[in-house]
Amino acid sequence: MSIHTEVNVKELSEFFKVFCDETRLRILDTLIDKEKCVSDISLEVGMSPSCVSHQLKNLRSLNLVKTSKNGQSVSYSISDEHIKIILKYGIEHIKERKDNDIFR
Amino acid sequence: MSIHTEVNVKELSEFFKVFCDETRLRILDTLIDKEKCVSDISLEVGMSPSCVSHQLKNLRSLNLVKTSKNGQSVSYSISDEHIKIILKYGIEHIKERKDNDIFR
DNA sequence: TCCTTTTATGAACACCTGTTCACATATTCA
DNA sequence: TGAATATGTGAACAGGTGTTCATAAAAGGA
Repeated sequence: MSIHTEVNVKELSEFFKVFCDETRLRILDTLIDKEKCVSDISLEVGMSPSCVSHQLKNLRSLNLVKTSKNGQSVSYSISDEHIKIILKYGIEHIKERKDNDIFR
Repeated sequence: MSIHTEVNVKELSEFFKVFCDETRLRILDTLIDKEKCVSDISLEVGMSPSCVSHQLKNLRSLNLVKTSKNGQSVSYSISDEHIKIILKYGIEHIKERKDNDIFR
């Protein structure tokens, strides 16, 4: 496997950029179980609807979340399994690092 | 699965931050097959040894790469499989998105 | 229509980060 | 020891990014 033969490196860096912000991670976290609207997410992550909307725009632009209209509100959900797997392995990496730290 | 019950969200965002820079992705790319020293990496990615060294420090601080001394030079290699898997799924996500774009 | 609720967006500001430059450190060889 | 090669590091600058604020747009109810 080699990155540059598969996809554009800039494109890949922009994809991963989405995961490096705490607010976006918290938003993804609330969406892992079920779809939610902006105001619900806003309450859960404790940030303004405006801020959440900005970040959802980022997440949507890179296909991390998808939307569906529910009357007055808009529901957001995680778009595919890749996202959940990447989050899972990120979490595992950190957990293993902590386990190893015990023996240092 | 829920992020905040598993690990600290800030810690996770800092881990993913490493993947969102083109230079670091290129460095990881050159290290996927085999370990290399700073000057070799520097030539491959086309950046100064100083810049590469700075970024390797980032990668090392979050346990993405490990080092081993070879006389005068220092060899770097990818520390574990998590990193390769995360890269793999990132690449797949982008590839699938492109495939879907064809039908729009 | 008018008001309310929900979501989206542009501008501005503060903060963070990557690169460069200069220099320091370390190791090998003559 | 002295020179050369390899790597590490601190400071500073430029560029990018997230949040806030004000405001707009869209949809439903009275």
